Amino acid sequence: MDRFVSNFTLRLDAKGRVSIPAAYRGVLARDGFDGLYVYPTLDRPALDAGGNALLAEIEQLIGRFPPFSDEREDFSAALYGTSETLKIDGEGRVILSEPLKAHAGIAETVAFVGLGHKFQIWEPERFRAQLAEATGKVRALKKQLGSRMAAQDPRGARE
Amino acid sequence: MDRFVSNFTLRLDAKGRVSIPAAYRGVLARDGFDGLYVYPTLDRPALDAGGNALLAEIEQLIGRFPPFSDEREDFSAALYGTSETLKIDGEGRVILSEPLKAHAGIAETVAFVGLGHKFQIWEPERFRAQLAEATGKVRALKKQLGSRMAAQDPRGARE
DNA sequence: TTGACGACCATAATATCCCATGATATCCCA
DNA sequence: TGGGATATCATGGGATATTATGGTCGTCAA
Repeated sequence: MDRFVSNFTLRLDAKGRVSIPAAYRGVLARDGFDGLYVYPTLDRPALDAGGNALLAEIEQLIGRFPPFSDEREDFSAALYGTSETLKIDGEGRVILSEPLKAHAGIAETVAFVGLGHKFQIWEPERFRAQLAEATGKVRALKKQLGSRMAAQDPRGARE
Repeated sequence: MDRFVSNFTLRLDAKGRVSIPAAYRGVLARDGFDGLYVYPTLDRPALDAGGNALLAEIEQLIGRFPPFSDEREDFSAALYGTSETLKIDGEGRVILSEPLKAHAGIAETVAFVGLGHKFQIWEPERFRAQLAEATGKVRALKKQLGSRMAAQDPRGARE
């Protein structure tokens, strides 16, 4: 598997260390990035994290805007400027900086959530709420999508 | 046969392991996916499972939305974030995680139900009920359509 | 000198591997 | 076509490897 899936809830120890789930460590190792690239998620109380795949995506997004444009500067500041590259210790753990923890409201435990090419780090309770909301939206959208596709291609309605 | 068909009811052992029906294992092997990709069915108390064919479908759904868009994050969280890739042991068994079992209400036994490119995992009793309801709907629909549909393609009533 | 941080070691819980067994299905040959 | 031999399958259990997590001991900087 070459992408981040599933979700895991882990605890920080007394020194503020958290294990990166073993499944994610495998993906990061294959990705070839040394460390963990992390920055506060835009408009959400969470953190985006990943390796080269995530960096490439960010680069592509920023590259869409002309040099020196306001948008480009803003995105660069948000995605590059606030990011950190965390070291991963011998046991596969990282230490989240205070600003990162503050942005996500993280205290004792964190939820790791796979989103394919990257993953997010949430305060577990907030994630539960967010997931419920997202699931609702997806259900609605899927229903709508299904009926639309059904007209074009009956097989699309099979779920 | 390159798709999942028929249904099987199997038991979990003391360690929570279930054998994947041999017929499905063959399909998965041909599909080339290492492990079993599983996630809670969106609008039913069941689990969707499969290999690359299923993953491709999900990827396509998520790929419709641009990176960093809210829709994409929601879909990713709801689909990738709640999915798991279960390891298949030497005897063709998997262990369903607690969240997965909880969503489907699974305890001692599970029903595997082939749906073509993927299959579902149900608590047997719930599946029976669901199937009865679905059968009723199909019958009604068929009746309504009259002999037209039956004459064209009798297989359309299956599933 | 104290306090933060990094490298290294320890351990309990859990997943994974490997071998065993009874039941059922499949094959093969008289 | 029958019926015994053989293979396959679902299931069980013990041994081993991973994982998450906790702690210790230097080291470097303020």
